[in-house]
Amino acid sequence: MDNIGSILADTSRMMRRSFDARARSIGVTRPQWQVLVTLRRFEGVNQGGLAEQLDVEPITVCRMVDRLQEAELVERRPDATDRRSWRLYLTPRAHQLLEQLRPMAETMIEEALEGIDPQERETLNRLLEQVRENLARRQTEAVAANG
Amino acid sequence: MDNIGSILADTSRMMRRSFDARARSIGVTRPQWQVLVTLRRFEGVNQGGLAEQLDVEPITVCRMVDRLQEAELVERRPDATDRRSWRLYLTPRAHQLLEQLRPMAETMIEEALEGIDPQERETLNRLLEQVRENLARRQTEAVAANG
DNA sequence: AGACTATTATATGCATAGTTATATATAGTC
DNA sequence: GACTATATATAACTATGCATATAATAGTCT
Repeated sequence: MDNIGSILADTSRMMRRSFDARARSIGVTRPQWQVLVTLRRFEGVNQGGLAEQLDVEPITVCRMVDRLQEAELVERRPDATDRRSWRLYLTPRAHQLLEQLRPMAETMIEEALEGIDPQERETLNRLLEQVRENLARRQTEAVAANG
Repeated sequence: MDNIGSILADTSRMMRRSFDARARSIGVTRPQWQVLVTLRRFEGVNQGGLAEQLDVEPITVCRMVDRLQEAELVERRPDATDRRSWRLYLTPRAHQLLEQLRPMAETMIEEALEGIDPQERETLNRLLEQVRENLARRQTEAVAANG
């Protein structure tokens, strides 16, 4: 009955909800969690680079970091060679939080995929990647054409 | 490389982006578009009922309707039997907008699914629905346990 | 080399959309 | 008639976007 667009949107929203609830129980928001996870992989990155990794606008990262800095989860250090730029680092408290969050994510993914066998998971993965690439290609073309 | 959670989130976000851009070209936002589409199916519903359909909080609908009313796309009419309640209706302008938006959605979905044959689309649909139901069940259980 | 221009990194302002907590008015019930 | 439940709204917050400002860097051209 529902088209794939709706189902994809629904499913994704419900997964976000699930992450929201668990993140909140630890005292962060889901987007903050996402920032911390990404920063663990790219510690020392600047705000623009982090924005690119997260696929959001730099201004969004700017204000997220404002709040995360306030919460003593992220530290802004000056860049030695570029005085415009901040380099971002996790605090010890952030590392500790991530230790609690990691198993939650794994549990949640596993619950979401309950009853789907490994081969089907592979198929789901492949099809979603195909859709993602279709959209990415179109987006790139649109940008090339208009801006 | 990426796990299903990330791919699902990415794909969904890119689809939202695609809808965002097209909605904006018509002069509404994507969430407003979603409200209009849902209202077309349930004209006369009250704000709480619309919130349930959209899976957002009633307060979110309240303010969306404020803006849509301001834009003369949605009309609030008093409920004859309950003075607390508003019944929501689309204006002629909204119907006209929806006529423009409908083919955009179809085109976009088709572009997103390019290169995926009908049988695979069916599979994708089924697997996403399964994930959605897994999450919905867990959410229901959590609500039953905690609140 | 110095000045002008273009680009880049971050931030401010304003808007939409979503949340929780709470208030207000009306309906329903015992 | 008092109490409870429901429908909407207000307040304060996070997250996101666009447009734009500010500061610093990079590039260019005489």
